[in-house]
Amino acid sequence: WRIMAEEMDAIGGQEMWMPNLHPAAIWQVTGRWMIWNEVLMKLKDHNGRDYALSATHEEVVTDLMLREVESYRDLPRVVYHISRKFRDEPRPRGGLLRLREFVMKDAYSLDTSEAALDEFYPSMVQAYHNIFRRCEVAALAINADVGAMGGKTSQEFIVPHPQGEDTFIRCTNCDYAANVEAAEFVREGVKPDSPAALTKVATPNCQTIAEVAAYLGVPTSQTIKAVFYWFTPNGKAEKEGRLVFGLVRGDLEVNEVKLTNALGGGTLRPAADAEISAVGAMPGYASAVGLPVARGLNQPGVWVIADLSIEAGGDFVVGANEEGYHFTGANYPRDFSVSLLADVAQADTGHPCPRCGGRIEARRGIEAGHCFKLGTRYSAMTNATYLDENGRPQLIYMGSYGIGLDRLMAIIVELHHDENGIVWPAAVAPYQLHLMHVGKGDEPRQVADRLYEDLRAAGLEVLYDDRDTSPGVKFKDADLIGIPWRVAVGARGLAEGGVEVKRRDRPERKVVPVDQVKELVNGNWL
RNA sequence: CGGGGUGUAGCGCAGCUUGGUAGCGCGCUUCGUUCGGGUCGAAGAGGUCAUGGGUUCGAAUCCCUUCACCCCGACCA
Repeated sequence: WRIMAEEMDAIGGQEMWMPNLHPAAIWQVTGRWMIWNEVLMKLKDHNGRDYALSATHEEVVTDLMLREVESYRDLPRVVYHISRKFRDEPRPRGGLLRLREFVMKDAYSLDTSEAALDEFYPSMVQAYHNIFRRCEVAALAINADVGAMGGKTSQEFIVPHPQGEDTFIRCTNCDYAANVEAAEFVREGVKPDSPAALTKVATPNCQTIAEVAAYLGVPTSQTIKAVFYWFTPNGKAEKEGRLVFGLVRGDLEVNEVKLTNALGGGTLRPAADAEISAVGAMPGYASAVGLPVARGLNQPGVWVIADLSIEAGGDFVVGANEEGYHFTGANYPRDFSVSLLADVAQADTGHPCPRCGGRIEARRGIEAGHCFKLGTRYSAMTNATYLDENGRPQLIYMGSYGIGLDRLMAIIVELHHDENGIVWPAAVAPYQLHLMHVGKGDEPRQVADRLYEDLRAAGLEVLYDDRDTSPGVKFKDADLIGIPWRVAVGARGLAEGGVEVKRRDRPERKVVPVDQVKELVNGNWL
């Protein structure tokens, strides 16, 4: 896609071809052969050696820098390509929005230091803004979770759309915006001046937060919700994992991605009742009160990860780990301890903005592109170094940047259409001009044939509908396809000394002389 | 992984409840007609009813198997 290439070249990008068939070894050294186990399309050759189809190309670039980058004189570098990616998505959907095989423009930057990467990174983000602007796609750059890419920070380019798969947060007052998986927010609530005593109360048949709160007549924000997961760290087998006891204030929800990040990365699945009981907690009436809580993630005991919200408020209602009973008046840290206090709750509409205190709102959007500041995530694992001015080896700093082309095309169509079909923005239209002849007689056909040759000779991209069918059919099809300019050659126009021209995005038509058609595309209309 | 749905002509669907050997719209072919916003008419072509098995005199239809595709959900105690 020309726009992509121009913007990448403008910031020093070098286009190159990268393989789509990857030996397992390059994925094993970065640890992602296991981490991306569910995502990689794996296959074997006739000798039984493992390969994966390209799901992304950090590994290829990492391998490349191991071989090619020797000294600081070889840096910085930016390489990019447009190629196919294969991912075993659990559920492809939305037409072109989520595919198992898709086309991506991905770029990778290599720098000598964190400072150098920090300096380069904004130019890539700017290039992405340029790309989306030129495609007439209103994309927002928001802070996002780095996910399975690893690294430090990332900017996600998201296009607000009701059918989007992602939820993001934006402040209604300032310009704060972030993916829900990265969004921070202020926990409202105050601790009581004189905390009540811990008291056990009967709460028959109250297994959910809503039931308990209603039964005791307190707001859900005065309860603490307990959730259980089985956590498997990256690179470990599931049986080597352990139970995670999550705590969040009753009016909030746990965000699993935040929780996974707080634990250092891995996978979560809901815990089975037997696994919960094994640590002494009672499903339905569980809390950290009275449990042998680990004092830290490397200490013995039960892992209890609590959201910051348990400090915003007090005299909470919590489970008593006994069927049919809860405690009231529970306060942290007086009545229970936790292994880790972290931001693991999901931000939602109405919460206060972390930056200005205004209200934030949750909205849906489609992820159109993503920039990752990877840092030394890959170079450290593979010991990819260069020699600095003093002859000492230093780790290479990496960044990775991607835009899905199929998805971008779907977004463009989603944003630029009317009841009759697509309305392509000129910069991304498959053709510049849609030519057709209409009506009876040989003359329109002959004029159109000639015009087609002229326009092509003038270097224009022309789609010529030379079918011998009725005008209505041709007009409908032209609207559906949505080429920016339509040129109809017919008896009516010829009688007025020209051909009829119409822009797809405007209702007016106009007859212009045949020899002026080629100037339309760049010229003024009306 | 759990739940639900759908597989019948190139495409979209009806028929299935109440078994009797398949139909509609669009598209396609031919002829005529029309000719600047999906013209009209006539005549045609085209289907192992996803698959395998069972019940029956007889199965698209009832029962079971397998496969494929689509949708929803995935545990907040």
